[in-house]
Amino acid sequence: MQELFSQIELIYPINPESKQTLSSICKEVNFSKGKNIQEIGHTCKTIYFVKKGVVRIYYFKEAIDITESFEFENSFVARAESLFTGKPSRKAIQAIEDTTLIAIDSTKFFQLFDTHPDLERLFRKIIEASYVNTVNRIESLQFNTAEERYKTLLKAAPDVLKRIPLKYVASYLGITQVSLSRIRGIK
Amino acid sequence: MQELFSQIELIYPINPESKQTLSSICKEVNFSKGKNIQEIGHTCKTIYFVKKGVVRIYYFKEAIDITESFEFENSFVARAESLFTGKPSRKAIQAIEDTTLIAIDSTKFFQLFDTHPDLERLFRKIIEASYVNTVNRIESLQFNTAEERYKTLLKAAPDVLKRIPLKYVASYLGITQVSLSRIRGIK
DNA sequence: GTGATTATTTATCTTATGATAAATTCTTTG
DNA sequence: CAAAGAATTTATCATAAGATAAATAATCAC
Repeated sequence: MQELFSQIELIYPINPESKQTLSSICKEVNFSKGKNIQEIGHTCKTIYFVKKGVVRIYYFKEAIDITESFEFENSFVARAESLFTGKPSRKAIQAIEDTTLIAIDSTKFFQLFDTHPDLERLFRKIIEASYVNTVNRIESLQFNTAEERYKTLLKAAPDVLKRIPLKYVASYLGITQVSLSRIRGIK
Repeated sequence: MQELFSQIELIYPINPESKQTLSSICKEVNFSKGKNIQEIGHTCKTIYFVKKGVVRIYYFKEAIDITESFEFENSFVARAESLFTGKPSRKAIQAIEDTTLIAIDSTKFFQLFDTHPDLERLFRKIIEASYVNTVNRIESLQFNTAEERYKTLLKAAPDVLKRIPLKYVASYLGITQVSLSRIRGIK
């Protein structure tokens, strides 16, 4: 749990009693490379923290596998469109490497907010940061060319290109694998 | 203020004292069509509620005006990437019609969270909903064709196409005005 | 209401990216 | 470590959308 609490400390420090209580609704889980952590059609009731490894959220459009996002060590992952609406998700979460996660029961977590305002504050800040990320991503998808998006990613997150198969990176960037390969080929 | 409180009631009802306190940090402001409500380079310190009219958030990419989003009556607007990071925004907010807004001082609002947990809860829910919207928009920009995006918008938000000049709609969809016109032309 | 400005459409040509297929290279597993 | 399978690249062709320019339509200001 140490990794989780270190990360929380950076976002919004919570008091010892809240840490204790939070611990009680967490459990560590392992998934080997390639395995789904949460399936399509399942309603999201868990917030994960990536302790070790990488995961992706993906879905299918007309039988094509599309990666919505990646999350590396020290990040939180959940399928927002399901977690916040209570509807089944059309997306899955998959381990890209052998991955260790801390699973937080979202129902219990949200209930704690009534008695632990610092946990609600913490969560709000996590969501705010995620929201800023997605807004920036919309900007990049709106009018940047595929090549610009690739180069920006290469610069901002070289880890992605080292640890993630290119076929997943391609759909994340909104292009086909063949196009990405062509773009990489140019110098 | 009635419109604001009706909308809040739908999201997360707050107690009368919180309403009173919230009122004290709000003020109504008017902008005529075409006027900027907040300028590029300004650090966002205000959350707006649209009482009447429509606004858009926009920015420039290589001298091209790009619309990031629209907000109609009963919605909240702020430039998240500035509000949550404290950095100056590269974006502006503009009134597309003559618009009446309720301006909420974000610094004061965030301070209230320490004493009014129901206001923090309300705000969290507003952000969660906005986050879900942006995640869905990423999905549409990732692999839908321009024509699919146009038709989806036409179905989901016909108001946008009735009240917003097409040049703004085009960049919102991630295409040029000429392309949008062509797509509309096909039947 | 008329001229000026702005928005939208239409036309033509160009280009980035998609689709498909095949050739490599890399990875896994028995 | 060899064979099988998966990932990546390369090649060719097709197409959706960009760029530019010009025509038309709508809106605004006096």
